[in-house]
Amino acid sequence: MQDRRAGMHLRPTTIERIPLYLRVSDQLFHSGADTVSSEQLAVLTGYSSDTVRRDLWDLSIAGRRGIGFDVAAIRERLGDIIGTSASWRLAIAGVGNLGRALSHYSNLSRRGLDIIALFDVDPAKIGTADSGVEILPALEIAGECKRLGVQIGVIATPAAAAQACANSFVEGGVRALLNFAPVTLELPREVQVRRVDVLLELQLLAYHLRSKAPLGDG
Amino acid sequence: MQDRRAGMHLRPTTIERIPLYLRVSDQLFHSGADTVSSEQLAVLTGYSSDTVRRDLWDLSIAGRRGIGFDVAAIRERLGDIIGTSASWRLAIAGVGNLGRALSHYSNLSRRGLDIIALFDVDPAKIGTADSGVEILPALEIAGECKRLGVQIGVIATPAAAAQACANSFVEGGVRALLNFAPVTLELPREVQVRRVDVLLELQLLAYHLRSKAPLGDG
DNA sequence: TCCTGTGAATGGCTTCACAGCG
DNA sequence: CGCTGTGAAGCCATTCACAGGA
Repeated sequence: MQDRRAGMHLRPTTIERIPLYLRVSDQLFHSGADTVSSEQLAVLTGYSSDTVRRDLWDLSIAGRRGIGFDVAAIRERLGDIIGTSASWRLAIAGVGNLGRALSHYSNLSRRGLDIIALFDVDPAKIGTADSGVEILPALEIAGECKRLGVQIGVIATPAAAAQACANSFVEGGVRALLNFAPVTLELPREVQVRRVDVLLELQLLAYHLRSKAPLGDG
Repeated sequence: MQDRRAGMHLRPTTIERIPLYLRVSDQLFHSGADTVSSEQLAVLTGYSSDTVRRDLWDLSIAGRRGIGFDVAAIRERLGDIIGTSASWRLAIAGVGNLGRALSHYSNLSRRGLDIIALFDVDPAKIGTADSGVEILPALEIAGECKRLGVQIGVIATPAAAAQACANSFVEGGVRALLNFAPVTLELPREVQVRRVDVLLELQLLAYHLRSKAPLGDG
């Protein structure tokens, strides 16, 4: 048996799957389920039941043979790991349609993700508020992030402004960025970046359509 | 040497990287570069130069020793593979802030991704137009997609409506979906689905912040 | 010397397969 | 029996390392 204590090693692939496990076990919990089998979790997540069992084992979540896993136990353990009870301070740069969509996304605060600052370059927007959060000048990103203790920065600007925003966030002490702009950001290694790139996703779908459709089935 | 002809086998991981290779070689092309080394591509994409060389080889893109790869050749080959010269017909379900952000995203049409239909359930929106595309009733998704030959469906609805929309798209002959709703869709295996899930991404960032910050550096 | 081309080695994730227990 | 727990096998992607041509 491997080390299953707090400082244990988790495989990167397992880590990537944790948030989805958490979501589905939340849904199961709210639908009143007490236990769940690895096979059910496999269906709900799209992973294989082998992978689910291996992951939960690595996450120190024990099941009961013949029964399954305890839904509440999964929820609690994964919530601890992700830190849903903690509150994370987010800022969004760029209050276009995308930035607005994010700032209105009520699921965020329910998950301990609080948007506490919005930034834009447009003088007409600066000073107004969106979802109760005032829009500040983009030039003040670094200073305001430092002052407010922003932990996660969201880049929802046009591509041309993304790198500058990212730099300002980093200067302001932000060490995690979610980047919606279609550019590869160059950042210090200690800064976490995740990319959400719609164009890339659509091109991949197009590729698969084109390569599979002529074959009949896949 | 392996088979490098049209029907060749590409590794899934290579396929996932193609759109980004295409983007950076486009940028290089427009900045006037004639050739590019695998090391430069590595910096621009975030992959290793070994991986870049292996990928381009697998994609039948030859370089010249001591010089590098021909930017125009990469562009042309990858454009052929992705099908950028072809025109793809997209429809978006859900004209909230997110749907609007997508419909205004001018990069799409430049890449051969044309939004030809918008759907919503809100009677106040139906009949109006956004970015020159009329908003149709969500109930008509299947029929209109069939009529218009929609190839890629984008789900930008609230979570509760996502599965029904997906079903309608599939009924309308759409075989590729981009899902922004925080739910796992259950669909026939021949339908391609890609998920864009902001909540999952943010939770992963939070996890990494929490697990790395206390350690000092990573 | 520079950078590609490419077998071989490495490392890790997933799947197999089945033992083990309620 | 049902479903977990888990070594071992198999597979696949990446990295190493260096030969080879401009």
